[in-house]
Amino acid sequence: MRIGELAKKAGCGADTVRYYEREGLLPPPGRSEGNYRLYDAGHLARLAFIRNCRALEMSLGEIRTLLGVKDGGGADCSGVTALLDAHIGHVDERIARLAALREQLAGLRERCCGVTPVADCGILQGLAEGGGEAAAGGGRKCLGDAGSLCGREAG
Amino acid sequence: MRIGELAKKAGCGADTVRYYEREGLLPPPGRSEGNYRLYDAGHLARLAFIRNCRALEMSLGEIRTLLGVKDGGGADCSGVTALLDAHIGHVDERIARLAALREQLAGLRERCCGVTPVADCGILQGLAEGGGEAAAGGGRKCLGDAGSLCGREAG
DNA sequence: AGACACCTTGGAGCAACTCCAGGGTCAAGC
DNA sequence: GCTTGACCCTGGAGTTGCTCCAAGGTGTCT
Ligand SMILES: [Zn+2]
Ligand SMILES: [Zn+2]
Ligand SMILES: [Zn+2]
Ligand SMILES: [Zn+2]
Repeated sequence: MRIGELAKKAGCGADTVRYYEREGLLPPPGRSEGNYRLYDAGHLARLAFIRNCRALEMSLGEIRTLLGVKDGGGADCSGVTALLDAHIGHVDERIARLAALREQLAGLRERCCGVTPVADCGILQGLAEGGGEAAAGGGRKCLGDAGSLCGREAG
Repeated sequence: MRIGELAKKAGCGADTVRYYEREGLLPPPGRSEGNYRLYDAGHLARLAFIRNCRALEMSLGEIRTLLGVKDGGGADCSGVTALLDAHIGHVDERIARLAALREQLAGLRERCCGVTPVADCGILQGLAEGGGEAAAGGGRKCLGDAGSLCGREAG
């Protein structure tokens, strides 16, 4: 099958498939006479694996590691469970951070009902002072960029 | 004060301050004879505001909107509460998605204890089939990119 | 005079795509 | 035979919010 059909079956775009090929996650397929990429069921299975991992928000680095084990990178699958445990840790960290954030935002939200002149808005004041309720000191360090789920470890 | 001191007081890097200036969130400050940027307390307050918003994971677009209201873009602060409510919605959506993900990952994790030959690993099988337990049909659509907190609306 | 810390600009790089321009391929229809 | 249209190719730019770098200028201390 050609790239469009493969992508449709996997639920992603053709650009994404080409991107995975460039990144080395999908092997370069054969080509037709007209230079079209031609895929088989093996390619589809591999792409579906990748998309399933992405749906679980694994990074491409983590997926690369899993594929490496799958392709014969170890006798047992201890690396798989280790990676999965680490990734669950990533998700847990992110949930914990967002839950704390949500608390702060709720506290901030209570500081105004939305009909105040801008100069008196308790929300804007809260944001000027330090966010929600965890604000106390003066020159405290801002929270870093704990935004991305998966750090730099599975390489 | 110069950019380094400002950045330190706000808990970010000098590059970040210059970036905010390029993005129009911070006004261009005065310059010294030697062409150094010179900031005052007003700049620091504005930068602290921005960093507090970022600590709550608002997007720069959302922050731009808030600053617009602050700079005199409305009679009352209803826009502020609306934006905050929307952002709380962003956080809630993300938390809900991650909680579901976490369930799926836990289900997947149970499928192997890590001492199996790679070919028999229940985790790898689960990832090939469809993720965790929400896998049933054949050619289902992959979950999209609900990764970023704040969509495209506050412009 | 030299060392050192700090500043300037412009540009590249990150993750994981997504979109586009400018062109090639192929089957169907007239 | 020729056009239409769907599909494909490559290479490059854009997204978000920074972060790092090179190459050079400034300011203070010794
Ligand atoms: Zn992870
Ligand atoms: Zn208000
Ligand atoms: Zn938001
Ligand atoms: Zn296993």
